[in-house]
Amino acid sequence: MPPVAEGDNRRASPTTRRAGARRAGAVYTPRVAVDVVLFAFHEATLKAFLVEPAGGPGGGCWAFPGGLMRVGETLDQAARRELRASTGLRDAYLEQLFTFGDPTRDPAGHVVSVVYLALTAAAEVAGAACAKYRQGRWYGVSELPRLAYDHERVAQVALERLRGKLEYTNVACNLLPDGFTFAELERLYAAVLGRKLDRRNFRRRLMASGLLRRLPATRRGRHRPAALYAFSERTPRVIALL
Amino acid sequence: MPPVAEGDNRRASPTTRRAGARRAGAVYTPRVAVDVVLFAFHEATLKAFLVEPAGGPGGGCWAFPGGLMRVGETLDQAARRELRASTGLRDAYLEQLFTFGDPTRDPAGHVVSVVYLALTAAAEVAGAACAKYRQGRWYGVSELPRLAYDHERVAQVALERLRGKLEYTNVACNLLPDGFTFAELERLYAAVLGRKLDRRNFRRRLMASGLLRRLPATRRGRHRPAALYAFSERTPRVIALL
DNA sequence: CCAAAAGTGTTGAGTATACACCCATGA
DNA sequence: TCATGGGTGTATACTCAACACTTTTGG
Repeated sequence: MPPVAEGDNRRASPTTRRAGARRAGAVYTPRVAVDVVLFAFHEATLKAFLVEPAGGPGGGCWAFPGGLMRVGETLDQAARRELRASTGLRDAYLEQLFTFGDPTRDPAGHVVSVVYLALTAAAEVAGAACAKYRQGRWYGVSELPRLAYDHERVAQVALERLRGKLEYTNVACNLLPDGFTFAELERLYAAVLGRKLDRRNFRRRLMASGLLRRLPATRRGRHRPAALYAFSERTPRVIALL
Repeated sequence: MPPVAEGDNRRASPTTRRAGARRAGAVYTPRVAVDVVLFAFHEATLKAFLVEPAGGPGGGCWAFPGGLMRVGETLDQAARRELRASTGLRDAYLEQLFTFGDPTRDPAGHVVSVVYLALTAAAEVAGAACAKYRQGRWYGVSELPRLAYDHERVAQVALERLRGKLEYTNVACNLLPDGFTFAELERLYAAVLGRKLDRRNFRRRLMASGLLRRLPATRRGRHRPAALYAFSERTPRVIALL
């Protein structure tokens, strides 16, 4: 396999990359956007936050919130900015998910989109009012409407990632507020993973993980009161759970 | 947490994103580059391919090959193009790794870099001659020189990903040519993971995985001949191995 | 007292790990 | 014949999955 000198090489070397900085905009490269897939667990269902782009040719389509990145900010900052602009949320778990760059994904031009996965325990707060879009609302992940751009695929990738991470990390702590019952935690896992879990085995393992802290209070309802728990820390941790 | 209308919103909505397409270059967004971290297993060592950017202010620093993305191509295409331009390799395993977007990562301007992980079994071929850079060569991953940009971090992330994937996928098939011995395969795993493996247990598990196909030939050396194997398929597969 | 959800242990099967000796060859 | 790396099996500890009844409360 002999080395091949391609016409390709002219503009793309690191040297050119740097020289090009002086004439920003003159270099013919796609633009960068950041999109955010925000999940919350609410009413025993995993929900995703969608916005309806104001008047865009999305034609009544929904999409995950996002927008162009700016020069001088980090990707994380851009994601946090977009999250806040579309939902009002100031804090949420954020993790880079994947970058989509197909030139046809946005019919109006080549935009590379760095997609973030976001989790919140405050579903009611988010999207109560949305300054940036015509409207924003929560959809159960199994009842998503038609999505614009390549966001069907984005949704799929985000869900896969969340499912994977539930089993071997403590991400779940970002989907529940302090003071949840074991039953709620189990319903969260069952809803996201799409399968039933054995109550006793589930409880044993999460207890053994040491991630949970028992609160003094109990939740009282129509039936036997349930002990309340909180995650003892919310720093991301890799740990086999299931 | 009341919704906050930020000055942020003006330019970043999907609407603006599309409208902006007509005046490409006028929108103030970082440029997009694709970098490729190519690994090979050679002489019982995991090696990475580095290039010395021609005359750039890298100042004798090495870096992973890469360059600006072009409008109209996919990320995968860009990665394949860069790989070929810097190493001559036409085919290699390629997987998107992570996107780095810190505005200070390239001192000459804000460039968002989508980094790909690449694997090849043809270490000798790659970089035999390199059209695009002053020079390109292999470095053992434990003896990397100082790297330009944020490529120290990039190297770290790439290695972590490779380590992780060795244990639960068949990626290793992309690092060995057909006709390897079990000892070679085990050395590959030991070198990448940085720990010794039990020969019998290792062999049992890989046999049980069904990923390997025994070749009729044997490798003859100074000692007892060793049976040769190949991976029965190279399509990516998720499977617990260790 | 009844309905509904909370809480609790054991057993059997399968899997993971640790470990040591013989084999085939070229020099 | 010897040095070198190739090749093989078993016993034990542990981990995982399946499984059902009692408790507590509100209505």
